[in-house]
Amino acid sequence: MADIDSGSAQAAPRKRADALRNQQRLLDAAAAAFVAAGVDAPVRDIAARAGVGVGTIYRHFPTRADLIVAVYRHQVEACAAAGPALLATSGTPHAALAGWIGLFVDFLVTKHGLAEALQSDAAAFETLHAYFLDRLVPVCAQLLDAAATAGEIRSDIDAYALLRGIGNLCVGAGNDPRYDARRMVGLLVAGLRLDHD
Amino acid sequence: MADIDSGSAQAAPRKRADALRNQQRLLDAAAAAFVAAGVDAPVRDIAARAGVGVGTIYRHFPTRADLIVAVYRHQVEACAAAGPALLATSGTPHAALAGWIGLFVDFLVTKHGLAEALQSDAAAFETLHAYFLDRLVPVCAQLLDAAATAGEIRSDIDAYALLRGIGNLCVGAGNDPRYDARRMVGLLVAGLRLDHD
DNA sequence: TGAGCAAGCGGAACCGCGTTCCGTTAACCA
DNA sequence: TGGTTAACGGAACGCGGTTCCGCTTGCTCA
Repeated sequence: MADIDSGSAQAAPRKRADALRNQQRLLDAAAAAFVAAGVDAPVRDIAARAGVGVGTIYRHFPTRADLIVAVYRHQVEACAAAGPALLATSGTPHAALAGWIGLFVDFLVTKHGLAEALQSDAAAFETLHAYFLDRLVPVCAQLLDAAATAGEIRSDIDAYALLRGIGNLCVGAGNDPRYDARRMVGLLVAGLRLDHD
Repeated sequence: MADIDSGSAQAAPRKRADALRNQQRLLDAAAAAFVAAGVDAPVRDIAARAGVGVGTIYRHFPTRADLIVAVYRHQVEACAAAGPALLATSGTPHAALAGWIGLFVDFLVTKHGLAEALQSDAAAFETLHAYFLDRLVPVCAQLLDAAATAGEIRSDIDAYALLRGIGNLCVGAGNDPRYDARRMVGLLVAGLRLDHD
C-alpha cells in the first residue's frame, strides 16, 4: 500500500535519482512561487527558483495544471476526507455542509489565482478541473444528499454547479478589502435552505 | 443637450473627420469581435476588422477597458435606468430587485469574457471596473434599501459586494452546460431574504 | 485654390511569456 | 570502467500587447 516505486510498478523501470530530486525541487519552488506570485507565476521564475531549466518543468509537469495539482494534492485530499468526518461529528447535516464549504472556501481564497484557474476554460487547465471535480463533487454530493434527506435544504441542488458557484464567488477574493467571499458564500448557502423556520 | 462637439466643448478644437470615422469603425469592429471571440479578442483582429492599424486603436482607446466601456455603454446605461423603473412598476421592492438582477445577469452572461474582465485586477481594467461600479452600485443600493425598508431582505447587504458576487457567479457561464449562472444567482438572492415565510 | 501644418495613421519593432526542440551531460548498469 | 540513454538546460520560436516614428492627409488661411 505504501511503496509505489519499488514494489508494484515494475513497468516503470525506476526513475533516476537526479530526476526525483529535481521533481521535488520543482514542487518546493512552485509552492513558493505560488505563494509569492499566485498560481500563474511565470514558468521561468519557477525554474529559476528550483535551479533547473524550463525544459525540466515541462518534462515533469507537461501542463501548468499538472504542477498545480501536484502542489495542492495533499490539501485537496484533506478537504475531501473532511467531508465524511464532518458529517459524522456535526450536529446536523446542514452544519456539516456549512463547515465543509467553509474549509473549501478557506483553501481557495488563500491560494492566489487558484479560483480563477479553476474556472478557466483553457485546455491547459482541463486536468486541474477534472481533478478537483473527481475528488470534491462526490463529497459535496454526499453532504447535500444528507442535508436534503434531513429536510434542511432543497433537494434540487446539483453538487457540481454548487461547487462551481462557490469557486466563482472566491475569484478575486483577497485583492479587494470591500469584497468578502466568505460572506457571499454564506448567503449562497443560506439560499439553499428550505423556507420554514 | 444633444450636440456635444459643436456647442459646449470649445476647448477641444473639433476632431478630424477621418478620426471620427475610424472611431466609429473601431466601435463596430470591436462589437463584432467581442461577439465572435469574447472581450479579449486580439487587438490585431479588431484592427483588421476595422481596416485600421493597431496604433489607431491605442490612440482612440488607450486601454482595452476604454474600448469595452465604449462598446457597452448604451447597455449599461439602460441597465442603470431600469432600476428606478422597475421599482416604480413592480409589485414589491424585492420583485424589482430580483428583476433588475436578472437584467444584469442576462447582460453579463451574453458577453463572453466580460464577467472575467470585470473581476480582473489587472491595471488595464481599472477603468472598466470603475465605470460599472459608478453606474450600477448606486442603483443596486437603492433597490436593496427599498427592499430592506420593506422588511423583505436583510439590511446588512453591501451593494458593491453583492454586485461583485453576482458578477463572479457569471464567470464562465455559457461555456459549461452543467453550470447555470442564473440559477446560482437565484440562490444567492434567496439567501438575502429574511427567514420568515 | 493651393500651400503649410499638425492631427492622425499604419505597421514595424520590441517585450514578456508559454512552449518546443535538440545538442550536451551524467546517472546507471553490466 | 565504458556504453547507453534518461534527463537536462536553455536557445529559439510563436503569439499577443504595447510603443514609436516616419508618412499621409484633412483642415485652415491667405
